[in-house]
Amino acid sequence: MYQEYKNLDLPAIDKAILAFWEEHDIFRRSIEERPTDNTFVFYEGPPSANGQPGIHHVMARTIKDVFCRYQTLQGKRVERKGGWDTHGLPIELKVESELGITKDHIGTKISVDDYNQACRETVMRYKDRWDDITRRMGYWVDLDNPYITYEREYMESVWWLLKQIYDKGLIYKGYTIQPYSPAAGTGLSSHELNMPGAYQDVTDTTVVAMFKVVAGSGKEVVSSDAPLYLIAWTTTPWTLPSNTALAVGPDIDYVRVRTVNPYTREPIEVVLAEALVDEWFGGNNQPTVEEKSAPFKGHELVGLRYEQLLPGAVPTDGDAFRVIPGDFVTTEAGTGIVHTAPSFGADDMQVGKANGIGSLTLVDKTGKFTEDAGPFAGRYVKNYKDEEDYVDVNVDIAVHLKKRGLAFNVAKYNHSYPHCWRTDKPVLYYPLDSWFIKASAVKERMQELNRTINWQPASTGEGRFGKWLENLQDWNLSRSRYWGIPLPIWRSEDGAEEVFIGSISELEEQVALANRELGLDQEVPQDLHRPYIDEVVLWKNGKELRRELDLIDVWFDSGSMPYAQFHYPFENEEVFKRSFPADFIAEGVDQTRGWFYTLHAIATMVFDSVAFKNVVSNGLVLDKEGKKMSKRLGNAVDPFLTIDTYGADATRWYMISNSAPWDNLKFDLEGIREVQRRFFGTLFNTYGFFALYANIDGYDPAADAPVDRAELAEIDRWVLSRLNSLTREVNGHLAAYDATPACRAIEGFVNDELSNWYVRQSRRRFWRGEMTADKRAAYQTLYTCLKQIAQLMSPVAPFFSDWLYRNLQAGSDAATNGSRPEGSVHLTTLEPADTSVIDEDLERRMAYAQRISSLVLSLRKREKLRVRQPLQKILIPALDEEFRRRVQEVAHIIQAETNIKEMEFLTDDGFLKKTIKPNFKVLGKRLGKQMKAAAAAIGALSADQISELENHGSYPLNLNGETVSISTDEVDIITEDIPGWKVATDGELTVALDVNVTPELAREGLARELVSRIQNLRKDSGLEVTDRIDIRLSGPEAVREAVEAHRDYITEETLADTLHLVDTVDAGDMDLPGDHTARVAINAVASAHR
RNA sequence: AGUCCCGUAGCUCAGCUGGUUAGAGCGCUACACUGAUAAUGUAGAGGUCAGCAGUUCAAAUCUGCUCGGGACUACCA
Repeated sequence: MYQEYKNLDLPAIDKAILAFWEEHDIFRRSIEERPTDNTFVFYEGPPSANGQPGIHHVMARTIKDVFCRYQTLQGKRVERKGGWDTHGLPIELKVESELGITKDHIGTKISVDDYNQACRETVMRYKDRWDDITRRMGYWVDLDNPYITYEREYMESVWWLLKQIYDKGLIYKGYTIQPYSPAAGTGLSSHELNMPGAYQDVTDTTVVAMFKVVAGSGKEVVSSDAPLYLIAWTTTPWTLPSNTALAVGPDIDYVRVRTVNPYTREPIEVVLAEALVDEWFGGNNQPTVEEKSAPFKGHELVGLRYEQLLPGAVPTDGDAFRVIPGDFVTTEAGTGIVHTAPSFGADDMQVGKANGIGSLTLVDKTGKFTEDAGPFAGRYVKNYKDEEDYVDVNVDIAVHLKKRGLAFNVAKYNHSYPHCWRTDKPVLYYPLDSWFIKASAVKERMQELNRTINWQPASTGEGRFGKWLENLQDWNLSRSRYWGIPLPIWRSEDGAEEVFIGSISELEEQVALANRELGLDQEVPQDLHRPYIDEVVLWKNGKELRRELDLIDVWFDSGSMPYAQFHYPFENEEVFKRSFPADFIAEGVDQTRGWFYTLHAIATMVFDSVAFKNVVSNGLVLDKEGKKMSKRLGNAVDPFLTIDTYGADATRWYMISNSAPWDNLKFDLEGIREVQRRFFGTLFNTYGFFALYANIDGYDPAADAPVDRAELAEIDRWVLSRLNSLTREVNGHLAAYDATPACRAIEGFVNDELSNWYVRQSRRRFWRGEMTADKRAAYQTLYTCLKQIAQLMSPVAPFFSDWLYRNLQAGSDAATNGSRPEGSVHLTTLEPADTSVIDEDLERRMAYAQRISSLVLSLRKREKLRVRQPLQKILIPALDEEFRRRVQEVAHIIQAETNIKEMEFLTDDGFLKKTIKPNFKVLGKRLGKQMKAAAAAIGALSADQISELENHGSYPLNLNGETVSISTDEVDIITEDIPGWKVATDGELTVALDVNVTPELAREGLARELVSRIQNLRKDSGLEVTDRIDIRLSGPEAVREAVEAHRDYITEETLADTLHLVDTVDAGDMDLPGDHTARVAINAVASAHR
């Protein structure tokens, strides 16, 4: 028996199927029943379980699941190891805030040991919730055997990878400028700077400082008889003492301006960008331009020397106080000359290094000027200590410069500046010691390898990722935190000796060595985290080595997963080899420079390989207004609630089908409801229809020999052709990692073709008569469609598809009685489309049938002729022989659908009124500029001229005095009107309807009407569709005539054993068309059954 | 600030290797159908294809700029 259901309850289906999967271990079997030598490799990007899963995770994981399931359906073995990202700042921050501590307290108020223990507990806090959503959304990933980044084995593999990179000479220690919070005494990550509220509007004292040119150091363009100054603007005057260079734009136009110093009135000349002269001259309280030189390019200034602004310490690591070129210089603000202090700006550092100018760092890590800072020594550059009487040193610097004639302008300026989220104090950009991976050295190779990766969408790979690789900076590995994988680097205090550890055994050897040499009794700690690892002292060449205290950037953790998930190379060499690189990964676009990058970088550096061949990056899930979801706004969608309410499949289907995954999704529950109703509802109905009649007929596909193809009805062959076309299309899309059009194609097939055309057309075949070949053909066809749809949709809708598949299976005795009650669609393989079944001519014919039927129905509607009223004929102009053949072959379908007796083709030329239109595509290519004139000329052709064109195959047009011949295939000739008939047109199709209702047709119409009413009576009386009845009917002459004329038809249709025309019937009046009234009563026949 | 994505009907989206009447579903209105019926059919209303400029015989489609939404990266005197 096929199970029949009252209502579609997707959440209930979820539960039932989930229980079934778990009971029969379907996930595991879907992997293990596939061969190990035909694999599809997928990497799971590890989520962090320290936060709750959100609806966007359902999105990302649906994409992953869809393609993994699809490949499984193709017969591939798709192993999917889950994973957890367990380290890093977000976790530390969370722990800190929960414990009410700051970084300073770690090691004082709380031991590092306890702190890390707290991190370890926090990180898996929501693991259960994650496991739960994973199960409920139907995401298949191995949760029992996940890789966990804090485990000893995982960490060892990370060390090994780093050592490989180190051995290639790609790891170095260096200075970089990083956001630094003096008040908190710690560097900040960009992540922290991007926290809400980090950027605040502040008013700073700004200075345009004057740098005196050393006479004779430059070219002619800057020779001057007055004192000559380069002027540069800064919003951070405290960096001025550390100035070592001025940057100019090589291609920017500069001028010399003769003027006076606004504070000392001394006559001077200053250099600045020509475009910015008006910014600094001629306004209120601004000096005036007395004379302006001809413009000259910035590169003319390069190499010019100037006097140190505030004499004092001089850099020892370069040739300072020169003008250098800088790409970043613009004329949008300031003077077009940029004050450069390499210690306090990333650009400055970079450009300073490139030009060898050296640096001064006259501020210490507490935010205080050093002793070398002359008059400002010892003062805080900002009020870091909340001193009541803090005097802004920046103001003092401005005053100091003014007095010395070195300030051109001093002003307040309002701008946004980053603040430490914890102390609320302005951030400093400060040079910090860090370990780097020299990623820039393998930039070209990474770009090369990237070009072999299939990105979906392509623009992310070429654009966002490609551009990132082009401008690749070295990778800063260091994090001065506690909860993460420690850098495996031990150094002597002077930095001369260094040991880099690549495995635990290596560390054991080194420890043994150190123990010998230093007389210690150390052991390699079981837990490789801080603080234990910090206690390990190594030895080399007579020196004690201590560990560099930094941790490894967590992104390195996740980028290591292809290897570390298997503890490669220490274990699982075989598994690793068949699992690298990945065929497929997927995450949000925000991972482009995160996980996608770290995977790529490590694979390139260590294995000279890509880490993944195909990657899908999805966009964000926004709320239905298009706003970002956030807890704060309260617009976040609860994934648990959503799935509970609408079912996982409707949610998944909605997400995938609604828009391309890389576009942002405006998540609207209404959309899920629509998917549920429109797609799942229709498919459910279609199954319900099948089950209803298949049960009545006891239809068992397994026991039924396939009906010969030649015996299939035209519509069967059509729907099978469409089914295979669909299969081909869906396969193409899913193989290309594009699920959205695949879903839409399936939807279209199910709704428009299977349900609204095939089933509607074929209904009678299911409910009438005995089990003929035709009826079997109908069952087989519908069964085949449903089963294949179950397979095609299974990657996106794993629950419903399995439900459908299993219900279909259950109707087969063979399945029920035995062999495989645990069959699942997810254990099947999808056969490729059978192209021999695809009949394009048939598909085209059926398209005509649908369009023509639609035209006839619209004519009926216009003429107010009910479909139940049979009409005699329709006329179709058919100038083209092929067209006529095609329509002829589907005439019976059109006639049945529209209740018309006959169809006639019109070929009589003289009778038809023709319209001609140019074929723009064809003609436009040939005529080009003359197209406009040609279109007008063609439109103006008379009926005779059109005939001439048709007869000769060509016709000469006069276009602006030039004669151009056009041929029949460069125009479309159609008939839009048949004089004297009711006509409807749709593109090139035209249909005319004979609206004359003869008495005979009227009788038949009445008979049909009666059948319909009696069917309703049956239904209202609660009869089974198979119950037989007796009918008693009274009515006027017209009704009696109709009944007599169509007695057999009526009794057959209504399953009536008897039909009595009587004088009176005890029933209500029944109004019939034509103002007739009848009375009808039905009684079920007690015993008879069929 | 740079890079990338998106902007088509009230809503969600197709169309975008240029071809003249810009489509679908939902929603709305009216009518019909009624042995799949919380389904279906037909018809209707609803669009400056974000804006401007350009290329072209022809632009929703190609190019540039502007505006709006979003993401990432960088923070700059």
